[in-house]
Amino acid sequence: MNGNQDGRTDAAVAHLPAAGLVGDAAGTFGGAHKTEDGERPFAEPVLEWFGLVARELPWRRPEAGPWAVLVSEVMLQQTPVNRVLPVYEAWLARWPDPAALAAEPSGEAVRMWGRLGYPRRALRLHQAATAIVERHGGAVPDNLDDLLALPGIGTYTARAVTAFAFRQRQPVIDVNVRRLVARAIEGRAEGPVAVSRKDLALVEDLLPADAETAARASAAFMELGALVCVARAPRCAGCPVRERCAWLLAGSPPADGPARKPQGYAGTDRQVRGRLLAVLREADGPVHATLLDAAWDEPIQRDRALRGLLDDGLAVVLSPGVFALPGDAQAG
DNA sequence: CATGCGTGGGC
DNA sequence: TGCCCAAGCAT
Repeated sequence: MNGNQDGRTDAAVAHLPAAGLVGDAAGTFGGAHKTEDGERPFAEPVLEWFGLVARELPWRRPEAGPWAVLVSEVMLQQTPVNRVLPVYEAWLARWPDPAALAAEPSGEAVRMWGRLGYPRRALRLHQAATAIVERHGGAVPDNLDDLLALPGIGTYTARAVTAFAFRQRQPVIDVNVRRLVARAIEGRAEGPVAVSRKDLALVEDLLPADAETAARASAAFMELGALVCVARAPRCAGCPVRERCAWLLAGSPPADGPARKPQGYAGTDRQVRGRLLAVLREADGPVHATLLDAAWDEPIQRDRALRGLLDDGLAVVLSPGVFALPGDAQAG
């Protein structure tokens, strides 16, 4: 219950002309999403919708502490929810706090990471756990600056932890929120690539004043972007703010800017690195170079990829021609 | 600011 | 079938 659903009529919010929100000048948005008595006519319908359809995700449970939230946020960087779920559960079962993870070799984190992708995230999460033990007595810090100082934690993740773990009123902008705001508020098909200070101010203006409700609203915005205001084919019919969506009211104009650069994967060093690391991950201990050779035909690219893994600390050389995940040395 | 960095599912 | 996309970060 977030209060004041009663008595809030459509007329009470309809006086906000969506067209008036399609602006450019700084300050156009200031206060535009707050009525005189402090209500947030954008957040409220989204919160109501969230209460009805929100997915039950383990990191949203009350018993999920800051460490669990941090782990989930790092895993969710560029990786879909469904693939994260099983690894998240296994990870926290084995390492229920930062100290438990920090006590093991980083290679174990890389192995547990499995096929989530971008395995350097596992390495950085291990480094973050170590730093949390050393600098913060094993407790995940509750402020932006300390979080940002941890490896693998950037503006999104730091804000997500303060909001979702510590229930602070902080704007949280991920790709979903960026797209939602670009459409609903700015009337454009997609937002700019980088998060600007103005974006933060705009999103903060959408947040209810109460910290707990604001944290919930941040989750609700992300959920709306993930489930309804999706990139490809948005399901506007089920959107709680469709009546005031600037983009919809403008006739859903297509993206104006240049098309995004194609991602490309087949045949790249990334793919080769993935192949090689999969071999190391699935082995119990050190592996001989011949096993890695079998993972990719082209030797120049294979060597370059392997060197990259070594440089990044994702793999180590035990002896000439013998490789392993960091920490697998003792096992062999 | 552009680029590199994994992986797999959906359309 | 390819192509697009997914709760970003570091350099």
